[in-house]
Amino acid sequence: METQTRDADATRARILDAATRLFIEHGFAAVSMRRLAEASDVTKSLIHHHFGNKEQLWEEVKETAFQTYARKQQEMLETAEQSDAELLVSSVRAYFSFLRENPGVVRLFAWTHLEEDQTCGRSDRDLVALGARRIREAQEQGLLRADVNPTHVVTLFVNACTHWFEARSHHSEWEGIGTDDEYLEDFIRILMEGLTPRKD
Amino acid sequence: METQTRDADATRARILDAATRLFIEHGFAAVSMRRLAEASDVTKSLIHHHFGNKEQLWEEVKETAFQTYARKQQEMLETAEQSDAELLVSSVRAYFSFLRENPGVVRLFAWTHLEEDQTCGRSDRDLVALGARRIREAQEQGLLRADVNPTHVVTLFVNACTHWFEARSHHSEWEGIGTDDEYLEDFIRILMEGLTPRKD
DNA sequence: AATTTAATTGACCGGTCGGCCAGTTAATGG
DNA sequence: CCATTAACTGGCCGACCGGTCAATTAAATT
Repeated sequence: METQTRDADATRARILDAATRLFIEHGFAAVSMRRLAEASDVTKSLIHHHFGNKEQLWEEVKETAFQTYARKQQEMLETAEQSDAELLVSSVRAYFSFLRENPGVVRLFAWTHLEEDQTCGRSDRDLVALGARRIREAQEQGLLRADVNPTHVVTLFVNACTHWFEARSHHSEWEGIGTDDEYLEDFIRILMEGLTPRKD
Repeated sequence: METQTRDADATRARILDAATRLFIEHGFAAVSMRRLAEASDVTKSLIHHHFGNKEQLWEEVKETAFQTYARKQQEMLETAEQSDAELLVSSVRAYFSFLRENPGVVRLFAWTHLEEDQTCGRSDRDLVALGARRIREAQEQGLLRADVNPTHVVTLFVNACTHWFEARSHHSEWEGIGTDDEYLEDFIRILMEGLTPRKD
């Protein structure tokens, strides 16, 4: 069991790891099976043995990555319980931090969006629905303004966070642009002020 | 001059058009010179004659596309003059409409972001700076809250619009998601309510 | 009309692509 | 201990890759 010369699961995992890394970095079309074989230290034939063909490997890379993503997000959301304005703020912060620490996730979503792959949308469908439900609860309690679609609130904060990291190299050329944290705080300020009911 | 059998400029433009279309659709790596030649109805050698190599053609595609993008945006902004809250709203609407009618622009930005190309950031640098200046003016007049970075306001509305179209296939799987216009109106509602100074 | 210039072609190059297949080798279990 | 199974290898295939080059052809210049 110790000095095992063959371990199918480990080999499979090694290939999947290398494939995930390379596909996320360079995209599906720009990575060859030979490069994949070299990076995972196996022969090209062995990749075909374990995964079929290049497309199937790519699908499995996406599937497992999205699964991991959804699981982590689920864990984050489960800890929170209350459904007030503070929950929304902490959710935004948590999501923003998650993307900052997992830049590969941002790129993977970007690649799949460009190939119009809809499977990724189903990965966080339930998360979004849950978030929207929490917002609706807060709306019904009068804690958040009720004239906006809760799902759009979730979408807005996903868009504001995701595209910040996706277009970082783009924004960095803009004058007056601030740090990650400064942008996040400004966004939260606008979002929460925009969602809090007015007294006047 | 009429029945000209050779027209270098026209040929060049035909190649550039086909390349723009195919690169935007499939990405740089997934498009071959042979496919490009077929799509623009010329020989592969002729593309090399006019553009050098594949990378240079890609660079020229991006350059001209971003130039067109910047020019159109500039035109839109020049018509507007006042610098109050309404200008911000109409700018958001205009930008949103522009992206809806030019889905290729969204994809082109996405491709270039994935290859960490920073040249695209310089294409709208001046536009963003101008928008930020207008917002700052409105802040100084007390028309918009002054405790947020004007550049971040521009960034936020770019992010909110761009990523809406970029991740359309993703969002469409979410329950409760609305139409383009419904999302836009909700975003404007939150943004403007979040930016308007409070009296209470 | 002769000459020069440049747009355009087709054949060809070495290299790489994804995939396949016939073996070899190591674990399994009867 | 031997048969079966499956992990794993190396070599090969036809197709396609980006790029080059000499030749052809049409326009521009003289």
